Amino acid sequence: MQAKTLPAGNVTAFQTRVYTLLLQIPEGKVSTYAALAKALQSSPRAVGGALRNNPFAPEVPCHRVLASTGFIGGFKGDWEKVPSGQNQTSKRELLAAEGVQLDENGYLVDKSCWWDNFDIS
DNA sequence: GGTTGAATGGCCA
DNA sequence: TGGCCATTCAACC
Repeated sequence: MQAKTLPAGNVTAFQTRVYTLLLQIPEGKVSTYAALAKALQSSPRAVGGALRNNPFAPEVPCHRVLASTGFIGGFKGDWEKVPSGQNQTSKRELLAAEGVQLDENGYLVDKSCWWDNFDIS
């Protein structure tokens, strides 16, 4: 399936694959690094490494990717292990705007928003 | 049940 | 080439 295309940019094949999967996530749904890693048959660290350097900040819904524990994780290249970072607030607001409710601590409330139906052709 | 340690795969400089 | 990570899983107390 190649319905969506990525913007022009110099990235590795793995990164492109990760971004393509992210674009497959419908609005109001979220996914986890583990799910992406499983879909790509790689390690969650590799996904994080790819997103860490994501050249398409708003184009790629990196904010729809949470940790396996339901933790919001990081966003915009910044990772705050404590839910006190400004990035988390921004990310939480972004997800809330899409219909994803997050806890005050930055944890996903409705686990039914999980998305793991990736299609890698 | 909660916490700590170690393993993994790939990206950047 | 080396070092660094936006994680995850398992084991132990």
